[in-house]
Parts: sequence; structure tokens; C-alpha cells
Amino acid sequence: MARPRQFDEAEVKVALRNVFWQHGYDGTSYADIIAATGLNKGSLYASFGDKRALYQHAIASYDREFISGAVKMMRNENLSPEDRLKTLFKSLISAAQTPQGRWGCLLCNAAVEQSSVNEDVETSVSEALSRLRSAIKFCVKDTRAAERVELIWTAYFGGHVMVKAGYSKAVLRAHQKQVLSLLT
Amino acid sequence: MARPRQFDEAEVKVALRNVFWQHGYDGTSYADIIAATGLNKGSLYASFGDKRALYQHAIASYDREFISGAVKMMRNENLSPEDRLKTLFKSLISAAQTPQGRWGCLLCNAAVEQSSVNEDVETSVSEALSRLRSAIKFCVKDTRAAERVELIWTAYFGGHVMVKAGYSKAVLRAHQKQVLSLLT
DNA sequence: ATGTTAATTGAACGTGTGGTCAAGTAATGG
DNA sequence: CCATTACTTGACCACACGTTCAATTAACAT
Repeated sequence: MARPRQFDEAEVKVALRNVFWQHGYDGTSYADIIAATGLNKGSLYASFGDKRALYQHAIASYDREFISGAVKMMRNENLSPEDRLKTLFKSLISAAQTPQGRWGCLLCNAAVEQSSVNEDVETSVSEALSRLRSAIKFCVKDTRAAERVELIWTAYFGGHVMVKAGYSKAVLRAHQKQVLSLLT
Repeated sequence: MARPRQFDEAEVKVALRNVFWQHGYDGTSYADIIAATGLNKGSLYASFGDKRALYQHAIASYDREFISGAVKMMRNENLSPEDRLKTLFKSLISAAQTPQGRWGCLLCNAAVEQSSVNEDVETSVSEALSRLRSAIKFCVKDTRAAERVELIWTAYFGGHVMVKAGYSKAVLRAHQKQVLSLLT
């Protein structure tokens, strides 16, 4: 019948996620988006909507790939609570060492940059953050840290702020150690 | 000799701080700045420099008024460590309830939005964050939480992320309680 | 082949941006 | 009362922004 799409929708969403992750919402121009996706404006508008919609796709992609992954890991009872927490906070240490890690956490960035100005962002971000909180709660429910969920949760996102602020892995290693010490 | 300034420098800096605090760097236009300060572009450029310089003034003002205040409080040995920490984290609870509080922490916002793109911001922000870390360290040095400085520090800024994300005071009250429980 | 349908292209649009500057204004010293 | 000096004003600049759309292209059904 008609001409088929010449791009892979999933790939484009990953590209969108990365470009907004790196530069933020305001910091990303259509020039950046076009370079990242390989599509041009018309196709982007036709297939995904305006810039706000593109950003929502980016958030959804990040949620699917990274937050859901972390949530599953935190709920994986084949691992000890300690190992799960260790892995979660190890991601901060690794982040401090790689360029992509220095992009921080897209949800955290979105909360800071856009939550107060875009209700859809506020909703999807806080929803995802809450899911991670529940997963942490599940993970520590039978440990000494059972009543310290919010502490661990905020420490995790605070750690992402420190990564963006440029702190070295040494700080984040200490950080991880201190979180793990809550369990015993 | 010549015409004197018709504005109060300190007042203008406060206005700059507030407008950038509320809207972020990219989110603030000269229209916003002019409305907030009452000055127009020419005067702003002549007296304070370009937009980046204005932002630095905003950061410096925030540092002077809020961070230095918190640092002094955390180092005030007339108060018990518990009272000091309680006060620090109470500020998050109050923040969740007021419009200005919902602006979050200017340093935290700057770290997320601008640290990776503006070296001067990265420097002044991380310098201020480190000062607060030292103050927390000083506060808890003789308590059970002496070895958990980074945890408390990141939990504080993580709390600001949650404020921006729109979480209610209930979450932040739990958060405060859990931080205080580290002392005993 | 050809007509139909949808995806793609990139030029064009209006608006808003950060930044500049020449003209106007108000204090002071002589 | 004027000359000097600095501050103030707002029009102006070039450019980048997000968005739109008419023209073009390509795959399929007939």
C-alpha cells in the first residue's frame, strides 16, 4: 500500500533517551535530536509528536531500561539484600568514571529541571521514583534497615547529584560502604 | 562627579538569586531577569556581566545566605548534634509545603542542570557542597553517625530532589526521622 | 505499468533569544 | 551654569528556537 517507515522505532527511542539524558530538556535542540536520531523534523513530528512528547518517550525509555532493571534486581530474592544494595550503589561508582555515567540519572535530572514546569513529567517521574522506593523497601524488609527506606532511597538519588556535581569515585565508594553498613 | 547607581546591588543580587532559583538557568530569560530586578539589559551587562555571570552571582548569593547559614548551624556547638541535624532536615519538610521551597536547592539544581556544561558552575557548586559536607562531619564527629557523613550528606540533597519531584511532607518527615535515628 | 497511500524531506515561518550600542539623563566639580 | 562623567534606556542585531507544510519519494495493490 504505502511507503513503510525507514527507521526502527525502538532505536529512535533509545537515541531520544540518550540525547535528552545528556543535555536535559532545554539543553537539547532539534539540531541535536536530528543528529542523534537520524530523522528530521517532519518525521519526528509525524511519528512521535512535539518536543515535550519526545521527552516523554525518553523518560519512558529510561524507565523501561534502567529503572525497571534496578527494580527487578532489588526484588530478586536469589540475591541477598546486601548484594542487591551493593549492586545498586555500585552503579553510582561506575557512573562517576564514565562519560555516560556523568549524565546522572535521567529521572533525577527531569525532576529537577522539568517537574515544576511540566505536569506530565512530574507524574511519570514521581511514579518511577516511587516504584524504586517500593523495590528498596522490599529488599530491606527483613534487615536492620527495614525502617530506613527513605534514607536509602534519597541517598541513592543524592548520589546521582554528586555524580553530576563532579565528585570522584572515592566519595561514592565511601557512600556505598555507609549504605551497606545500615544492614548490619 | 558622575551619576550614581539607582539600585541597591545587594537587592539586585537577591532578585537574581530568586529568579534563577525558581526557573533554572535555561528556564530564565532576560525578560524574567528584567522583571525580577527592575534593571534593564544595559545596566545588567554594565554592572554584572553576561547571563553566565548573573548566574554566578545568584549562586554566590544562595551560598552566602543559605549554605553558609546551614554550615554555621551545623558547627554550632551550643546545640546538640541531634538538634542540628533535626533542623537541617526540617528545612526539607518546610520546603515541601511552600512554593519557594518547591524551587528546591539552587546548588543542587545548578549541579544537575549546569555542572556538566559550565566549569565555573561546577567549581563553585562542588566547593559549596563540600563545605556542607565538612560541616555535617563536624556535627556528627562524636556520635554513632561519625562514619556516615556521606550518607547523611547525599540524603539531604536527595531529599531536595524529592521536593522538586513533588513528594509531600509525609515522606520527608519519615526521611528526617530515619536520618536522626542514625545518631543513636 | 500505474495509481494510491504514507513516509520523508528541507525550506520557510514567526517568535524569542542573548547581547550590543548610541542617545538620553542625572549627579557632581569647577 | 556649564562641562564632565557615569548610569540608564530601549531600540536594534543576528541568530537559534520549535513548529509547519507543500513537494517529493518509495513501496505495495491492482
